Amino acid sequence: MTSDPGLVDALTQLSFLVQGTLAELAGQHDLSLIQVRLLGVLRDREPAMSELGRHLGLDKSSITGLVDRAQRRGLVTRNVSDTDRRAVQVSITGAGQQLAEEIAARFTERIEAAAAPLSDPERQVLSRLATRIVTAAVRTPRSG
Amino acid sequence: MTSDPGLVDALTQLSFLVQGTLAELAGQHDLSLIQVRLLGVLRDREPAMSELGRHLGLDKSSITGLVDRAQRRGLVTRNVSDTDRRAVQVSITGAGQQLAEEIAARFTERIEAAAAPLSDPERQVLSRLATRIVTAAVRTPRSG
DNA sequence: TATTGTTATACTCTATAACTATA
DNA sequence: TATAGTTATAGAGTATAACAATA
Repeated sequence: MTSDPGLVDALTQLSFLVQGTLAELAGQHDLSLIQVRLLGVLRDREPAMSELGRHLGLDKSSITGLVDRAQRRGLVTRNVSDTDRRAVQVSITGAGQQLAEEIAARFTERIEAAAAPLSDPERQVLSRLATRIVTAAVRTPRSG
Repeated sequence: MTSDPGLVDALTQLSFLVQGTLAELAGQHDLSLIQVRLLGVLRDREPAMSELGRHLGLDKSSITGLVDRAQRRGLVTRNVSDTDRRAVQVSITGAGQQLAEEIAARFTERIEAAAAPLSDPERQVLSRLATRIVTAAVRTPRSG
């Protein structure tokens, strides 16, 4: 069971590096991590508030506030659903899309720069090993 | 420069998996991520408030509140420094240590379980590649 | 004067509970 | 009745600015 005592440490530190980079870049545009995640979800979806809550793992009341603040900044819009007048569909605006793309581009640059010490084949191996862990985790969610 | 278009994605998803696991375990003990990090820093140090701020990347006023809440729960204590009567040294209590160890143990279990789909040599490779990225990043901090 | 820490204030983020409107 | 979303409220976490105590 106990493989390499350094693996957990290495993955933890790497996760802090990655998340810290994302938070820093978001902060440069006065955005929080959760606001960036919100924009990310909206890039290819137009979900109802309740769906947003499931995607982000937040209570519906939290989503109300989150969308309020994003809307106040012109990053998203609310629209009443055509088929269910209780439901509110959230869309990203052009400004929101632009901001999300800008942050994503800078983020990619930074992570690739961080991985630059590795050779090309090493990066490919890393990518594949990381993908296998993530894929397995998605297929086997922690039941608690 | 653009190596594998999937590397950034893979590392990002992995970082969310790792951080999400830590946040979930912390939450099971009504702790936030930053409170767990606070206890982690205090495991082998007895820093002043200002040093704590540097370790955690937070303003001194944020540290005051953070330590307030941890102290209220009996996880840390404040002591006036012997050599500088302005300075306040923060120590972890027995209860804090115990809680930190419990969470760290569960975290190690969960991350090792997540990495279990990889073979022993694969895990070792992953550990080494991740370590090289983190080490290089520490040696070459983003100047901004 | 400079540094250490706290306080006052404001804002984001989050949840629970109560509410409105719709289904 | 049940569901979708908002509002009211409370608390954690964060920063800026002003402050007190010490160096």
